[in-house]
Amino acid sequence: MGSFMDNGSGHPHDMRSFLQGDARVIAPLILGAVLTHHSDAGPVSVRLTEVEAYMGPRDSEHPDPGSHTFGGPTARNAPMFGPPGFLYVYFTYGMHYCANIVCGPDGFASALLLRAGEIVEGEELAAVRRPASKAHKDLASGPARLASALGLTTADTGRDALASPFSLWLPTTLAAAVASGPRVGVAGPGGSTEYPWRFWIEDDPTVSRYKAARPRNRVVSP
DNA sequence: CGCCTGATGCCCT
DNA sequence: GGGCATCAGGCGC
Repeated sequence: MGSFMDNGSGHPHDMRSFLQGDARVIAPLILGAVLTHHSDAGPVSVRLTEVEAYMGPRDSEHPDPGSHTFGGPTARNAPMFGPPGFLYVYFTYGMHYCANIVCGPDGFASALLLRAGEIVEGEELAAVRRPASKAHKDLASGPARLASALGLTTADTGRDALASPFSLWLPTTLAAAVASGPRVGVAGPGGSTEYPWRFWIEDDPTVSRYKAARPRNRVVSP
């Protein structure tokens, strides 16, 4: 009964060990965890309801064609190759940030993309950061929405999610029903059913709606 | 509700 | 230069 980490209580040391495992195993266990960011404007906390696992690069034991690390280390993805518990935040589509928590042992590039959650603290501040959101459940119902609500940018990449101004608390009980399926928006084989590495709490209203990767090859008539 | 599109800049080949 | 681990708004049913 109760916590699946009996003596852990989310203490940073134990959390680091917990995150050192296989991201695909950690993913369903971390659902329900609460990530907090204390900014100058105040704290915002999100209860995680949806994550995606991303595994190692081409040469690793678990190659992942959908991962930013597939082509090997670069300046951008460097935090993914570091120790667990740190943030990997990237900028995409010219306007959005998305945040991951690095998993696996130091040197193995895996991470959990934080895809959705429920704001459980600092709702007012989250709403200021997300003016387009019209409903509580949509404040962090998507990876860029979640990063925005928490005030995360690339300035936070490589920072420790288990130390001030951040904190991460595991759920005291496992999520009742966890579903899994293909990852959202991942083109190519990495987005296929061969990689069912998206995990979410079933029937949670804050989970983002599934969208397959949209073909981006623009058809230009000659 | 579902489908479609434009926005907009960094990354990597 | 092509593509992107997205979002919001518009239109149609």
